[in-house]
Amino acid sequence: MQDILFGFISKYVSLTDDEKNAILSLDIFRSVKKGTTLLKEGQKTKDSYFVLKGCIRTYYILDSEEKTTAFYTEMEALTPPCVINKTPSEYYISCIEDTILIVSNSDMEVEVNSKFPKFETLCRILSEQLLAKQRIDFDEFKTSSPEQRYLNLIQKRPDLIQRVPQHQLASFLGIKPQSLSRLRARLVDKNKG
Amino acid sequence: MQDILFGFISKYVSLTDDEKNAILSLDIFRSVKKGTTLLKEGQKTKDSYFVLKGCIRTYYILDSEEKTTAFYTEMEALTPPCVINKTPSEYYISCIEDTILIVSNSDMEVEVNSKFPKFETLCRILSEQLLAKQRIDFDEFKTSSPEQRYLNLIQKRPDLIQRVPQHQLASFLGIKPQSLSRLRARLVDKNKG
DNA sequence: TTAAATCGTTCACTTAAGTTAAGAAATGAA
DNA sequence: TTCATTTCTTAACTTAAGTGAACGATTTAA
Repeated sequence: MQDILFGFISKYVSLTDDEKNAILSLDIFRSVKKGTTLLKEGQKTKDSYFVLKGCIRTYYILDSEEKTTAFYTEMEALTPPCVINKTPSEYYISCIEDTILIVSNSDMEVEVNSKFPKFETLCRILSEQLLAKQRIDFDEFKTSSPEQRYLNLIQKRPDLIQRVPQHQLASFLGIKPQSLSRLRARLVDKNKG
Repeated sequence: MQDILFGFISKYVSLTDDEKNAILSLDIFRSVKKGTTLLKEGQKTKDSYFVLKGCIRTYYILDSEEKTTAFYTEMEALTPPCVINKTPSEYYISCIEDTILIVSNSDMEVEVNSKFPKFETLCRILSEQLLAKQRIDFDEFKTSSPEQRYLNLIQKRPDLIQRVPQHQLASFLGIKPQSLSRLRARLVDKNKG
């Protein structure tokens, strides 16, 4: 589990044993059962998540309807906006599968960053990369139709199609569950000719 | 002009005179005429932009159609994904108005960051905040209709409605120019009753 | 200043998503 | 296992966006 974490980090900065021990002393690993809600609307938190194994999703409840906006799987990190803005959360976070997480607290990060500048560099690089990646995702979403988005998802994150319920995929694609079902039927028709 | 920059920075970190001079010695201010293209598809660049005055936009050309995905106005920063990924740019950047920019180069940033850790902190905080803000924008886009997006834009960035051509706003909202025109007419009807 | 290009609107028509409802299939809990 | 809930699909109908075309209005460039 530690190997996964340090393997990931080593792609961005190289850590000394002291630095690795500093991280490990923080007791950050956590196992969570499928269905567990990690954060609710209205709650305040300082926790960020990094998924080692499993899948979590973020969703809003608007007009008493669930709107799923993101999934985080292996090697993906999530810092909820409410942590940055120091406001109550606007959304929910829950586990779609049994999941192993790294949970870090923003107070903890401030402390570690000031002690080990290398961590600050790591955080900066990760933020910059996530920002660029998310910008591209957003642009692709804006410039495509629901059908194109679905085909794009099959290409880029085929695992999600398998491990996530359709109705959650639908709002992730910006449409209703019935529309996704119809869209899929349409695609099957097209391929038959 | 410098006051605007340092006023902005002071919201996040406090700089010494030495640090301010280090920034100023870099010759980063640049005036650009309306219509100027700052970056083209296929080009490589290491430049990031911060808008002091004016407005720039990013757009793709897909099926020989312009798709505008973002506008950056006063006090907003843009680091193109191609700078982070070290790939040729997928999109164009151009000036909608006569614009005053700060242009920084990623090589320059690496150097400044290593000399002045405070800059690295600044970059980290700004990236984290932009990431959170963009996440919220993306979620709002996903969970609303074109009409809601337009009404939301009127609330949150009323200036854009004035200073940007409609057909560019349309693709920013994820629809065609004709649809935006029709949508606006529909809203006027609704308000008449 | 004039001609050309761009921009915004409108219209008729097509296509696809939203809505409401019903029923079958899969899942989960007692 | 069985019952209840959730999930997925299908269908008919409504609503709104996409498309192609036309026509002023505005802007731009020669």
